[in-house]
Amino acid sequence: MPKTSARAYSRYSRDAIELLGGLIRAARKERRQTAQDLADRAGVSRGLLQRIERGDPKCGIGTVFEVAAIVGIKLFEADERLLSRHLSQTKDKLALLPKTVRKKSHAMRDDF
Amino acid sequence: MPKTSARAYSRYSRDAIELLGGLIRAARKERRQTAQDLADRAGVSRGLLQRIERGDPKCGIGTVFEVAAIVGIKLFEADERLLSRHLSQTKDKLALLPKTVRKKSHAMRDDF
DNA sequence: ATACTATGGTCGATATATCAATCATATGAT
DNA sequence: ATCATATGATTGATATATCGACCATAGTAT
Repeated sequence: MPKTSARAYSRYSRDAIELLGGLIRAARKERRQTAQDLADRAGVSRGLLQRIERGDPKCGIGTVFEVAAIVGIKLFEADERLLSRHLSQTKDKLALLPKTVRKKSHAMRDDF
Repeated sequence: MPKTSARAYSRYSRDAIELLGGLIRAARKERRQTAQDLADRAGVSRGLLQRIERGDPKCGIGTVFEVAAIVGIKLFEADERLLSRHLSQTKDKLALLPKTVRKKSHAMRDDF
């Protein structure tokens, strides 16, 4: 073992991810859907789905969102059209903000 | 190059992730915070932060949530206490559902 | 105009996620 | 009680994410 680093996560992030995983598992079971079946639909291995449902932070956000969407858990908006609109609005807003930012931001409160 | 697979993501997932990234970038700039600074706080490299803000699906969900939380974007709940409660509720609910599920779930509509 | 710096991209190296296969156990149906 | 299978966990192999350093460009302040 050449090196061991082990990223750290805030309490909030861990809880949020674990919650999302739990919601996925609950939704899957309510649908009476097999882990293998859901994994196949999402195009991931059953082992990875297990980690996602357990709330492992080291999973691709793409795979997690994909699985979540399949069992009906949509973040942000329930309607995709709304999402698309929100998306372009964000882009517009971003276009207004300064291209680059000038401020080293010393000692800000993160408060979470 | 021994093999090239390239995961596929649904339109919804891609949009949702891209939106989240955009929100992060907007929030960071509103705070007049440097990409380097935010990356340092989150304990990730500046390059990774760039990919997160661009909405790259292949980023650890842990790192994404961490960055998002730092700039004030909390999913699910604004209050951590609520989140914790929701978390335990989900666990309880899960305890009620059958441990294993019986149903191969043939040809369900994913509709998203 | 000049200097400074934030950003975007690339590259090689390394850590790690993900897969496929497998085994053991527990659960649900008969 | 028996059988079939869903789940949890592990392992070795491979693909890929992530890092650190770097270069180029563009934005900002002076």
